[in-house]
Amino acid sequence: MHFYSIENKRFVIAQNNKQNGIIEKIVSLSKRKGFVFQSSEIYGGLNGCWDYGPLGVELLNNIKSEWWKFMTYKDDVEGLDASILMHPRVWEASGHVENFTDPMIDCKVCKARFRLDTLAEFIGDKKKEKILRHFLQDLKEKKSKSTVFAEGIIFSGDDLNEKFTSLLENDELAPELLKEISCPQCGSKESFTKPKSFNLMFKTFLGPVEKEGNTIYLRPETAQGIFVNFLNVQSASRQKLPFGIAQIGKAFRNEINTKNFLFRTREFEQMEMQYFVRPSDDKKWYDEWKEKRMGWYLSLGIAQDKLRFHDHPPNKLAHYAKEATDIEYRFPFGWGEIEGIHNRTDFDLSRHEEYSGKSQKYYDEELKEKYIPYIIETSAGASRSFMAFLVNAYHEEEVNGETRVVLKLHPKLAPIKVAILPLVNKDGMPEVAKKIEADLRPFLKVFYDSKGAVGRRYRRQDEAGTPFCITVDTQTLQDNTVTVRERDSMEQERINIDELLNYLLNKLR
RNA sequence: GCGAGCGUAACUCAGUUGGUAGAGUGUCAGCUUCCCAAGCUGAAUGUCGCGGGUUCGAAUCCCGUCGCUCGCUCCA
Repeated sequence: MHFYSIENKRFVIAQNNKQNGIIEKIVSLSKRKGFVFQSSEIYGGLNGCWDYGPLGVELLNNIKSEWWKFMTYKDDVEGLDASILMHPRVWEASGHVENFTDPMIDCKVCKARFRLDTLAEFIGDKKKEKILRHFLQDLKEKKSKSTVFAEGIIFSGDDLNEKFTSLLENDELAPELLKEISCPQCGSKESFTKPKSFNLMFKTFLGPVEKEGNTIYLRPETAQGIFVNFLNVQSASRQKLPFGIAQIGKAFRNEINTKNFLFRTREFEQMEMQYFVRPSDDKKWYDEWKEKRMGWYLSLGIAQDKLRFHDHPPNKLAHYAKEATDIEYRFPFGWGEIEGIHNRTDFDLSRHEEYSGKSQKYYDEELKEKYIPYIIETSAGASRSFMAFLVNAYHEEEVNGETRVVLKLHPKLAPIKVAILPLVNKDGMPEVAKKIEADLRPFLKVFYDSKGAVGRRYRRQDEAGTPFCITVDTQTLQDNTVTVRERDSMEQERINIDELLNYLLNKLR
């Protein structure tokens, strides 16, 4: 992806523009049919927040339910639903208070933006030395109080990049040093804005008094709720390693920019499973979960050529990870992460042991030793998966010269499983259809529609992704059979009404 | 956060040099209809994203703001 020629890049952009029409169509369909609405729409909307409508919540629930069954209906994974609000020390231990902040500067001339901690990488070494000399001389002339502190850094044994980073982390020194640095993109001097910090955690206050000491955070990931409950769950469920804890829940990140419909939002839902293993077994379980998770998407109908692993190169790994990969889906706007699989090592539990003072060690009866388990994390985005399933399902087909819009959702995920349609709204057909509806409703999400031409009703169900349409016709009144129309092939089969439920349940397995 | 574009009915959009809004689709009611958005009749729906300004008069011009899209940036 990194080495396009200009021609290629233009081609890719042109392709993207064409493809983005699909996202627009899906956003439009989502609103029209009730999958997704913009949050607080009548007030002008709220940036990066979306509401799931009647069909959307069914689809989302089905995705979560399939995940839950796949992940926890087994003897080595337990479920959990932890509180969104957690003790603030959790986020100190996790590193989010410290690391979830990125001080950044903009060049006022060319509008380029740089992360303060990586700015030095854009500058040549000789240039850096020159900058530091000027900088120190300047401080001395101004008799700055920070001169001694700055000298301490500059004459330390750190490499040049580290020196820069340390100096830039200091609120007093950073503006002075920035004066010496010209913009790596356009070369302008003294063109940088003041460093601005973005902590991506939402803050709120515990209790009625809004003061600093009462600050707590909306969780930026669900994982920590699992980590801090590791020993609770382990002892309550009498699990032995290896075992996992799974959780579905909302998480919040105050993103600088939201983007691409549901893809980057400020409030989103995660489906996470943390698998606790012997440190020596980490690679084995990491590989195993990689394959299992990829298999899950395939089993629910995502096209194989739209999925890939994106392994993180070692120098790009997060502070807690030993090995990491993303499962990416090929969205119309490009490849995007829908799930992350990480070897988090013993980082999290060690930190919680350190910050809480409570031992997080596990006694392995087989090995007769105590250790902090390693953790293999599978972290899927429910909202992102939702979008991937929706995009993947969207098809436009030519049928008799007309365009048919059909969501080819896996039947397990389809919001409505069966529509029941009397061919015409008279001659005793509605009565039979109503009876079928009543019989099926306790078992399946069904939809009854008797108005207008049957063709129109079929197409409406196609747009909603309903896999089966049952139609009551004249023959029904004679031999107790109905037609069952399959969404993708549009083919029909005659089934006896008494066998309908079994027939459908079978198809939906 | 910066830059560009956009915002008119549920959806897609039109709306002339400023004179308070239309189409198609959809929706609803009815007729027709024995199987794939057919046809006929009728109906409902808009403070033109929001706020302010200019003007006798603003969907239209200006300013601000909110939202969406794209690019940059970011995504521990």
